[in-house]
Amino acid sequence: MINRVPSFEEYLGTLGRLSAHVDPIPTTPEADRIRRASASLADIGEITAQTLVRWLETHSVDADVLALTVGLTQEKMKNNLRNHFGTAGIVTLARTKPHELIEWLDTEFDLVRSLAAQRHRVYEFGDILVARAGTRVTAKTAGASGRKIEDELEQIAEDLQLNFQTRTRFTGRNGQSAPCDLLVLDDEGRQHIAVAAKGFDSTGSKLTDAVREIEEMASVRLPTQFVMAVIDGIGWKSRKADLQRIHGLWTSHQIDGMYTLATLSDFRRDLTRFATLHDLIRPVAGE
DNA sequence: TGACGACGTCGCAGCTAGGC
DNA sequence: GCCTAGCTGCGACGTCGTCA
Repeated sequence: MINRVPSFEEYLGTLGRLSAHVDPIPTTPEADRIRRASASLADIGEITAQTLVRWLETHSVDADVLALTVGLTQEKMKNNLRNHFGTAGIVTLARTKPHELIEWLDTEFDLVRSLAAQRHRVYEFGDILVARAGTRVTAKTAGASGRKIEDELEQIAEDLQLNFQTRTRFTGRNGQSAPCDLLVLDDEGRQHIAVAAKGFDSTGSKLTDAVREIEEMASVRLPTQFVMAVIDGIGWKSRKADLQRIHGLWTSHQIDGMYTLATLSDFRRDLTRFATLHDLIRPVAGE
């Protein structure tokens, strides 16, 4: 017997939800642990750096709750710890360097004041909904941080009065193309300099994707085209292997430069040099 | 105005390594 | 053997910009 193939609309109508609804007030062991740790923090008489260090002596496994207090999510906490202490292990830090950990959380994230203000506060329904909407804020700031490097590059290209495009693709050997965040062209539209801008404060396979993108740029480029990469953000400290792959492209001369926001003056110098080689620097009127 | 792609953030799983 | 941490990859998520 041959079954009739359903129409697209019929198939569409049979689609259903895959994921189960998640209880907004969870009762998992992890949620219970956080509640217990929060309760023990509420029991501390006065919140000071010293009393928090003493709290860590008996609650080192709950040290992550202090990070939650100042709004650090798991990944943000790891990245910031790795950036400052060279390790993401907060439990071990709480055991071996409790003074340094508390001092850092207080200096960087205002822990003592924040904890003292929050621990006995009565939260309203609206406060809870605002907290649940936190992921929207995260996504919004994510876009902004990603644009920070691009904006800096754009400003430099404008200063040099280059003919450029942003967030586009360039064409290299055999008509193959690759993505780039800044592309410098001549007046005839010939593409001469492609720049990648990859700023990540968080981690994930997207950093690996970024490396693949730059590798693609390196493999596609013509011998006459320059490829530069501006890479920054503490997320790369959690993906050192990926960062090394980009650095390897630089040391093997497959790309022509690698920079951070701290070395943008080098980027400007090299961009000027490459643009001059291709006669792309426009003479300033009156000169 | 809605659809869509691109983007960065995030949590998690699986594996490995080192210290006790 | 157990615990902890590091590394890597996967995929869901929300927002933004673009385009028709």
